[in-house]
Amino acid sequence: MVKKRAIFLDTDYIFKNNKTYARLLIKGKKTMRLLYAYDPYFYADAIERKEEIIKLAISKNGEIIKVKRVEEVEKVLRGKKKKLLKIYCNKPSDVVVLRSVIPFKCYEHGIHYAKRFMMDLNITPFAILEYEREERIITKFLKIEENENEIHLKKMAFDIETYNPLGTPRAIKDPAVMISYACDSEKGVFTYKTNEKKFVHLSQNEQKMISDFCKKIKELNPDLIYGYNSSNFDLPYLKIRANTLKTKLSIGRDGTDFRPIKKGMINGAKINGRIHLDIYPGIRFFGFIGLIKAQEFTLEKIYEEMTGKKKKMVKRLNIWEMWDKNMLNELAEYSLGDSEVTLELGEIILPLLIELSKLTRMPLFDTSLATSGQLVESLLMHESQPRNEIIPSKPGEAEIIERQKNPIEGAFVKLPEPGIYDNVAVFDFRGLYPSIIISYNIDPTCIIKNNIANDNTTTRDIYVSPTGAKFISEPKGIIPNTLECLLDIRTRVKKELKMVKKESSEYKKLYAKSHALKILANSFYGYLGYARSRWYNRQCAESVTAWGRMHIHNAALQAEACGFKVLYTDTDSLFLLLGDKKKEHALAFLDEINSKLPEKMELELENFYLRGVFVSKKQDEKGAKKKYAMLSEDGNIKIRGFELVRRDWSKIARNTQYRILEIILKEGSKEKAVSVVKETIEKLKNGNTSIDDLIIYTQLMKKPDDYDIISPELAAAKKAIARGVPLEKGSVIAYIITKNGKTISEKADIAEYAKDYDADYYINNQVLPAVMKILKELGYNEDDLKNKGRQKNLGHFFE
DNA sequence: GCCGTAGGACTACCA
DNA sequence: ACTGGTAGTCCTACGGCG
Repeated sequence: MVKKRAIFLDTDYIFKNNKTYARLLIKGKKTMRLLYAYDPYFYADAIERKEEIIKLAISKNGEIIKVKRVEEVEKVLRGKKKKLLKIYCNKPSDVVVLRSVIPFKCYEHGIHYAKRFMMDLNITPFAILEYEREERIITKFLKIEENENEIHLKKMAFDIETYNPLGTPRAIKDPAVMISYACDSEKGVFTYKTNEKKFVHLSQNEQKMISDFCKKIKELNPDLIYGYNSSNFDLPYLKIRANTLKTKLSIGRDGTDFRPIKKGMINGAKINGRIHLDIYPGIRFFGFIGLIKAQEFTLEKIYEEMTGKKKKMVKRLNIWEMWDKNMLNELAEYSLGDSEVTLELGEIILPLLIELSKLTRMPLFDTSLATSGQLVESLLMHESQPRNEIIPSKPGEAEIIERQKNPIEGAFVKLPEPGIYDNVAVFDFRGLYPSIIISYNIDPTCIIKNNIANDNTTTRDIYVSPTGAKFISEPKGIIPNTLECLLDIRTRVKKELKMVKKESSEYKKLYAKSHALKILANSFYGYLGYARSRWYNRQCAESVTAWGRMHIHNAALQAEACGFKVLYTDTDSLFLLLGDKKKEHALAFLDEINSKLPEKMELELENFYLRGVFVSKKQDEKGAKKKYAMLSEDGNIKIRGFELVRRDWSKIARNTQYRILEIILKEGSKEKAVSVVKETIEKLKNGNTSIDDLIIYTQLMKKPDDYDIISPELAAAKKAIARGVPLEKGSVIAYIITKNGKTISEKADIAEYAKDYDADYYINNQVLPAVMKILKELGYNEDDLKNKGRQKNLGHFFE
């Protein structure tokens, strides 16, 4: 028996010798998998029926399923203490079966075994474990502690190229032609046609290429394998090729291939004994929460967006041609580039994923596939343990539908008056919803019903929300409490961040941690109102937004009382016209308002702006909400909502709109603005506009066949699909409106195939709509623009 | 059958 | 598959007209 130390990476379970074992992936001197015997269990409100339940045995598919043992325990159920029966089972799948035959209220039956194990032993991803073991079995944990040190993992990225004469490669017929890999110590490409590049390993044939690649993985023995959409493409493709060629895709530490994992809508692939990190779902997640903004989610575009560097491009459709025409050196270089870029991107997002993983207590592999709802849920489930609270169950489908039918009233947006304004001060509430949740102890267990709190204390300190819901101030609920912890840690991390050098790895880690904390904190409100949430609560979610509306409203009233004109407000931000007042007055107003706010809430100065533009809506004269452009004192322009920030508008329209806004904000010259528009229209008419400037990007949010109506992007996508391009749900369609066809949809075709463009469309439906409303604010009066009928006529205005 | 329009399907944005 | 609030485009069904 020896005492050992190792870093915990991941866990699943196996059932053998009639026992359930947690199977831990750990990294000590070597990376390996060890077992630890741990019984699955659930709770039932059946303390009086203990004797019956202990004898429970049912037959399923010829197998007798029994209760292993029971225990009486005291837990906290919805804020109240409660005695429950803890029912241990032989294997995880027994939990579901036994629970379904017990005619009493059951709890915590829908929790994955691995999660259960990690929660109960308080094991955090990357924790340092100290244990004793016999053979492969851990007999005792001596110490489990969180790991604040840097984590050293052996990493590798890979990518494959396939032969695709028809566009979409068909795994059964079309061979893989190259497999590239990159790690910090070496990189290379496997292929089977003569190649002069030094980094190329020449295999005899495709089958050998696959097995040579597997050998390389075994030799490098990485802990972590990066891919880009590898769960959906590279790995399944290689597996089919391997099957077809009668070889094995042996990439796991145990020589197996991978297991497809479905986590909600997201697909993953689990490789035994390693962490397979497909960075594509992570990139989509960051796109979704607004962390990165990209026109398309291709490896090339994302690389450019995230590093500012260009990647060497080869058109996907030409790979087979390069192979046939023996342009093999170029192809190998391109292939290697993909792996190198994947490695680089992986290294950029890994620190954030690691911090999210440590905070939410979810293994890295799961974290890479998680939605924000799952992140918050994992954290709250873990936090339930030290509080001894029963974890609420997930809602059933009927309940989910009921919740979705009944949306919660959200934030308030003030109608702005269109115009051009000078000297604007913008304020916003720092973390409005999190600070409200903490300040008013908003939590399902803290609601007071009929003036009686959950723990039967009389109601002394209570917070009454604008909806009428009441919350007791003490004790703190799990949601406000956890949130407060996150924000406190973030404050500390931000302090530490100032003490370390910007280039250091410590800085990178702290920065990622602060970022992870922010992402998590901002997801709590959404989780409260999320229909599939375990902690969903209508009253809580409604109260958060109601208090939000109240606070922004009060701030606006106070600003007016101080003599400012309120230009605009949206959710948590406040735009004030300084008028004849000075900056100091605005700052004095800020101090005054903050002195009256609850401790955790704070209004902050976002910035002072020299000038701002608000425009009217297209359909009527009212101001457009969520659409403005502001010029700050340092010359930066902040733009929200305008077509120019939307990828579903062409670059020509977006650039023209930007130039007009810039002219208004910086110079105010009406003539110059008009000349810019004229120039653009002229160029379009003469056919001098580059095709790149005409691309419109739109994502398909549904499967191509699931649509009710045919939109331009769908029409373009269908044309491309017919040509064999693999476009599906989630694909971003890059299309152009050509001259070919009657309706706009008929004219739409994906950019790569478009031979010409419809100048009229780009003038009348892109450039003019984008600039007209702004020009109106530059002094073109209503009559110039009105009564001229359809937009077609507006074009003449510029002739 | 053609034309014009209201309503709705749809996406991407803001916070 | 975290929330709601919002603008805007384009499609489609529908009604009027002849």
